[in-house]
Amino acid sequence: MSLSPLTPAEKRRLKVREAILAAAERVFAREGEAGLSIRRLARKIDYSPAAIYKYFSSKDDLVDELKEAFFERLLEQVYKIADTTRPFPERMAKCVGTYVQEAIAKPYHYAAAFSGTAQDGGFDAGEPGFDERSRGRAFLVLQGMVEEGIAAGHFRGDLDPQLSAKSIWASMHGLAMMMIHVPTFPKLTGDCAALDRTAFINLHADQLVKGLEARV
Amino acid sequence: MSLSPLTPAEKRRLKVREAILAAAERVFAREGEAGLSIRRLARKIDYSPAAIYKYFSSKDDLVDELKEAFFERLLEQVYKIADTTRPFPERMAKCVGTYVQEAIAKPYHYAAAFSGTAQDGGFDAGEPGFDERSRGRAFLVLQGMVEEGIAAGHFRGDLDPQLSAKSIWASMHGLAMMMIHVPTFPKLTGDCAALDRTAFINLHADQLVKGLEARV
DNA sequence: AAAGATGAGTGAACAGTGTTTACTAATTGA
DNA sequence: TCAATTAGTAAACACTGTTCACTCATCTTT
Repeated sequence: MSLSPLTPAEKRRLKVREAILAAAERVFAREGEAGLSIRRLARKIDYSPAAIYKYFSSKDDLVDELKEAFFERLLEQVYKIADTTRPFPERMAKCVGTYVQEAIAKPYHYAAAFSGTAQDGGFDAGEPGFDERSRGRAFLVLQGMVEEGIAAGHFRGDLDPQLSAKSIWASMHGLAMMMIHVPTFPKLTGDCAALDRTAFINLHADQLVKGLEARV
Repeated sequence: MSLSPLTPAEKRRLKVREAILAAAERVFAREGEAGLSIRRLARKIDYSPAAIYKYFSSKDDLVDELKEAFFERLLEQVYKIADTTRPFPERMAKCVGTYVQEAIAKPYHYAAAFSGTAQDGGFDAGEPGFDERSRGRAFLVLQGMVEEGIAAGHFRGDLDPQLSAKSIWASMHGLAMMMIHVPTFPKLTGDCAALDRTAFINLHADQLVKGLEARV
């Protein structure tokens, strides 16, 4: 034990850890989990594959850290918009739009953050686990906004904030996933072919907000 | 060349092919692509791993076939509802609900049908590729329903059917993906905790249809 | 300062993966 | 019957994540 919060040895250790994460982040962003192999990673940072296991208990563990960090960054961007003083409906639409933009900016990260299947390994363990925390927080921002919208009279009073927030969340998640996985989405044919991804995101976001609005 | 459409040899070959697909389907449904290995599959059907490559050019090729078949079955279910004589808005909501139900009934299939990333291998080849065909057809059902809704006066006349259909599709895709990947979705807390998955799907579907409705 | 404990880092192995190649054996068409 | 085709295979290639026994440097304690 030392008075300094970080001994030289600890600082060195942290540096190596960060080097691993940084290298992993670079290749993961470009090629996803498929392109990220422990051995390749080890070569890139001039360590043996076994060395990485002194810093991370498994590849999943390492990737989890990347996902967590990504989702944290995404959330930060959304928070920034949420704290704006813009008029409410526009502000909420912008939050939705930002969420989707951040998601498709790092497609592998976002998709990986929602991997793992319901029927997978038993989720008997009642504790939050994984990045369930991050996702939980993402949801709470949304629920908060719906509540604000209802209180301010923008949204219908008979709405259940929790239900509506989850429905909206599913819809924005869907747009993000669609754009990540379908290269040609939303490629429109015919007269209105000029609409690009950003425009479509805004349209979708507006539509979602409109769906909750009180019908004056 | 023979007069009979299928020579004995061809019939035998087809049988083996089907056996491979059937075995693959079984393990894929339970464990997904991760649990499906060529060697394990070969063991199950009493062939050597190399034999499988006489029937499928790669593992991806084999899995593509499973995805395609699944999506075809899903579409069939949706078509069945679409051809019903029920009143329009309810019919459309039921289509959406069925889509999501079928998706989450085979989570690995559905998620896999939407795998592959936009920034992946160049999609320079302009041809439909993959199961882009199936997905294209799924989308056309939806667009057709939106057009019907507009024509019948149920939906707002200023809607672009293509845009709206894509937006709706993204939203239903999102609910399916959410339920597939987040074990606890939509687990509601507090007073309305009794809402199960089916109920939430119906709610979401209703909401989507409502979002397009003409405001009387 | 010397000796012992801790822990960073490694080479080699285990058990698995998708895929290819050279080969045998069976079936088919002429 | 004989040649050509084709079903099927064993073995190898080049990978993968992970573990284990081991070395060697650093750090702590006597």
